[in-house]
Amino acid sequence: KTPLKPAATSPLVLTERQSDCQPLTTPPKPKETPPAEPWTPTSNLKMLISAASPEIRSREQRKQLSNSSSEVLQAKPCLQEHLLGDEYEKSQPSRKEKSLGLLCHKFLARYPDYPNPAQKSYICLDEVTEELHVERRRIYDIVNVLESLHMVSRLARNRYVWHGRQNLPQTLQALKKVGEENKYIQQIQMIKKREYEQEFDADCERNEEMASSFGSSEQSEMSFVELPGVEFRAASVNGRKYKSLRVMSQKFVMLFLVSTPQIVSLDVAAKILIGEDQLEDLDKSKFKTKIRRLYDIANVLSSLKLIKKVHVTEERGRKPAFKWTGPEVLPNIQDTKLESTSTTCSAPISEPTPSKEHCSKNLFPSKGKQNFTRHSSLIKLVKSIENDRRKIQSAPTSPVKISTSASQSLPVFPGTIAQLPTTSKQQLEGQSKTAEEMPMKCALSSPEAVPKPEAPQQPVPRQPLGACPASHSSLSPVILPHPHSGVSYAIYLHPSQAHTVTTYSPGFMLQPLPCASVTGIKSNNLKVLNKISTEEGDNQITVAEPTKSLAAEERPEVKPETPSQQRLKRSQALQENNLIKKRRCDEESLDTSSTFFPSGYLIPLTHCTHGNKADCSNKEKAGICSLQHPTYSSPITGVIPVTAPELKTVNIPAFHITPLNIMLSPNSIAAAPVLSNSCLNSSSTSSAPNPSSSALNFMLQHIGLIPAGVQVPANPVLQHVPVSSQAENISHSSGNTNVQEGKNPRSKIHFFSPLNESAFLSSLQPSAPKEPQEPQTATENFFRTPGGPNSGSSLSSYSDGTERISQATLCIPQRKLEVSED
DNA sequence: ATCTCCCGCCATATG
DNA sequence: CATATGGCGGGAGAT
Repeated sequence: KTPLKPAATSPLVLTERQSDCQPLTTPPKPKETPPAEPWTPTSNLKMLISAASPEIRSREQRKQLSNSSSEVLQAKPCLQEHLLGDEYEKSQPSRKEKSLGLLCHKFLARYPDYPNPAQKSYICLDEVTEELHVERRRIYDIVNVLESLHMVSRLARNRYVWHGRQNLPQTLQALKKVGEENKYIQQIQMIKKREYEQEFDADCERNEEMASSFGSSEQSEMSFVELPGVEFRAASVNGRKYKSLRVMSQKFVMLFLVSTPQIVSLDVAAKILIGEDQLEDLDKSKFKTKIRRLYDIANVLSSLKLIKKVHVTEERGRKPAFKWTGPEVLPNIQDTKLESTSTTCSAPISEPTPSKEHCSKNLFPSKGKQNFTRHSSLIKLVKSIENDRRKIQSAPTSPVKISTSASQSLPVFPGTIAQLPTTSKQQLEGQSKTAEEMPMKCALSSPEAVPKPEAPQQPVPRQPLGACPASHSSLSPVILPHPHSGVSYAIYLHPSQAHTVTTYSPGFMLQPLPCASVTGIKSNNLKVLNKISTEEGDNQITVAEPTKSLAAEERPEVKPETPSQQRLKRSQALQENNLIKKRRCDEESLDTSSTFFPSGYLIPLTHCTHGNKADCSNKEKAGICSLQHPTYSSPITGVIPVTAPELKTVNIPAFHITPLNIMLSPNSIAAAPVLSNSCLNSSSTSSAPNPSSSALNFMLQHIGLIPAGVQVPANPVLQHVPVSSQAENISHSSGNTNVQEGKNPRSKIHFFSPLNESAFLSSLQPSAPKEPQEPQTATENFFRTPGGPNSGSSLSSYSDGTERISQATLCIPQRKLEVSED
């Protein structure tokens, strides 16, 4: 079955090997003979051959080798002296020699990192498989991840174009952006939190609460991020298809790009990638599979030197993780107009839109029919919304773009005009099951591209629709201008989401969209301090994450506690209050130049799946909904981004919301409080039609008035959700980076990583027993940077090998991490 | 025993 | 229909 032409190749290989290796006299006899195995001759052959190939051993790092030399290809100790022994048939081709990582090295060695743009280099899979002596299947693994990074793109069967690292910067940037939008940080926190809880509670409780929990499917699941200029889809070829490995790869990378210590443990990544996972269904097998895939991806990323393996040790023990070693990604770029290549995913539209960002496409696994249906409904929804606000344009079948120019009503941003995202959609089917629906998003960046109707600022070229492929018509795009960055994003939501809105939106409030996981979370919390030790090679880095609990008072002060102490506290905390919030401020957020805007697309989602719905609705009425699952929501994002000076007040025209104070200012981050009543009231009173409510939420979130994931009910009933910022205690301890020593005398550095948590959410909880505790203070604390001097910078890094992290923005609970490299 | 992850069956997509 | 792709998970080597 396997089409191989080993026979012909083998000789070549041998020669190759000899030449490389050195004057070897011993001919590798291993060829086919030794293996007693009954396997197919070809396979054996291949194996042997591969083993023989020169570079193979090079890779074997044993530790030191690995990182040091960039290409070690030549260094191969031809250790095969023992070939003679021959009987050790297989000894040679040890499993490692056949590793994907090694194979990938070989693959990469064939092409230049930065090929001449002028001339494309093509990759023929047949050749590659032949030359590298591998099964085709393996090449696909490699190519798929390379594709996810836009290092290659597929042209046709068997043919790919090699781009090398040319696009890497843009790709990473785009991925980072999407990662931020997906709120991976929060998700990570959530997962960690959960784990933490489980550990301790072991027996106490747990379990069942989740029954009610929603399965929140949350995030946008399968979308592939594309780069505009790169790889247009050669017509037929690309279509859609499964791209799960590609998508996984991208998401995996996103995790690194958004997390602060750029270290991601495998299990956390797997959980997030599973997305739906939360169900607690100990879906072991699924998890295992995911892990396997992650290893595959990690192997190639490692070959690319984008990541390296490390171990993170927490109280439970150490677990495998990977650390980003690739280039730092700049938050955003103001790079101006790029070549306006249209990404056009396929759209017939001629408009050369300069979209430079990324475009995510959705792969719809499900059948087309549904899409259609949804599609239409979606459109309606969109239109209505659109009407509410300004309409820019929409085509019946095509995605509609909506952009609001805030200009009139939102005077807010001084230099720039703020635009608010206007639309949100959700999907019709509540029943959506699993992955079927995935929202698709397409982001367009390039300011120019932003269509702004009124925006006086710049004449906007026409709308970028062209950028999105017709195929995506089912999606409705939303364009969000990002004030600071100047980048606008178009987000396409999958119709399915739209539905939800329609149906449920009326009453809803806070929904944690991203809930990726959490189902039955209790509101307990954690006080957490986990420690993780990192040992990096020789160095160890520890990160301490301060934790914060609502009961601030209780907390003693600062100082790192021993784990045992921490636990005690934790238990106390639990009892006293269930809520502990952790909050994380995004580093960038503080940064004046902060780039992002909370992504809106997640917001509107409400995923109450079937059974859940009922619960949800009820709860909602109660106003509880959000409360129960505070954890899910991801607080932070919404708040962060805008720097104070820039914004003072915002009016949201459509809703008639009166001017609000924006809480963004770092110092005064009373976001939550602000939001709280006044905002709600005004909005509600003003009358927002349901459809609008979702839009409203969307807007607010984007604007930063409310945390992403939180929705403000249009419905007055819920209005009074008390929001108190309990940011209080946030940063107790923290702050300083210490260097400790771990087992290794080497240097350890402590840094804090934000655990972000749902401080906000918690604050929102209505029933929260606690009174708002001095919000002011709280807020201040929030933003206060413990690090003092350091604080300004977020995590800086690594050039010298040391990592310094300042928490600039964070006031977050921290954990200690220990990372060790192998 | 756990961590890695190779191998290749077999469902799908593509041509 | 023949292939090209690539999901997936068993199970074995590495530790």
